Amino acid sequence: MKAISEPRRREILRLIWDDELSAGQIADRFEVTFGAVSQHLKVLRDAGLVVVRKDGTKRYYVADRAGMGPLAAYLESMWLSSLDTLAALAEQAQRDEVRRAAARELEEPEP
Amino acid sequence: MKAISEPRRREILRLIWDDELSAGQIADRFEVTFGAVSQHLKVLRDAGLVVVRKDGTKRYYVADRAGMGPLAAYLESMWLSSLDTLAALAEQAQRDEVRRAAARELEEPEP
DNA sequence: CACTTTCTTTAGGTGACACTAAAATAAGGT
DNA sequence: ACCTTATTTTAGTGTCACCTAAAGAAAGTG
Repeated sequence: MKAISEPRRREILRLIWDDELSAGQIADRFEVTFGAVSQHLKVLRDAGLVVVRKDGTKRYYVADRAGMGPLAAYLESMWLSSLDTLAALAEQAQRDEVRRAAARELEEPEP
Repeated sequence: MKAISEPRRREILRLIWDDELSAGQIADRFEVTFGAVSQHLKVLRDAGLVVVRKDGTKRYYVADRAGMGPLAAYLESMWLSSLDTLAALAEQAQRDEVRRAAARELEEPEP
């Protein structure tokens, strides 16, 4: 849980959600040092959220969906009695947002 | 999201998930100062995750499920393409845990 | 073997943040 | 008005973790 509380690590995870990338390719996408990204990858590794494939000097990372099972279980148990509720909340929030946007459109003059 | 990354705030939220409690009652459940809890409550308030009801000098807090809609939407968009996937992951993790527990039962002698 | 590439690790700086203690605010009772 | 209760807010402190920079490992190439 601590592993995913860091925004940068969530970005990294999303980046390697579908396709694997080498550590260098991941680091290139960010404006921080290679070492910093490597540290984040270590955290994700220790948390079991990514899997690594060695190929020569390169290490290819990809998100480990199976490893996220415990995390999902945690989110479910800690947060909501049912994930259906969560989905409903998400949908309602989206509807509310659309409604608020429409209201703003009517009230405010052109900026 | 930052609001719920703090373990203590998650505990507080769970505490007032179903029933409302006064700030004092909440603080009594923890070993930290009243002020510290009050600060956490402020964060939760600013994040729109709780609602407050004033009664005399007391303030009763309860989790605001509607206010968690945006959070749910965020989790959904950032994390998984579908919450069904998350539910499936949670279930599989639970099955795996049961299986591992059974394996340990067979392998290890009595402690 | 030297050299390069790729990545990890270590040491140190800095900022964020949870906590304590104490002062300030708010509401009620006497 | 004063005092008590309940809570918030402020000021200060310590810890933790992200970051940079540099050094250290691991694997391939000439």
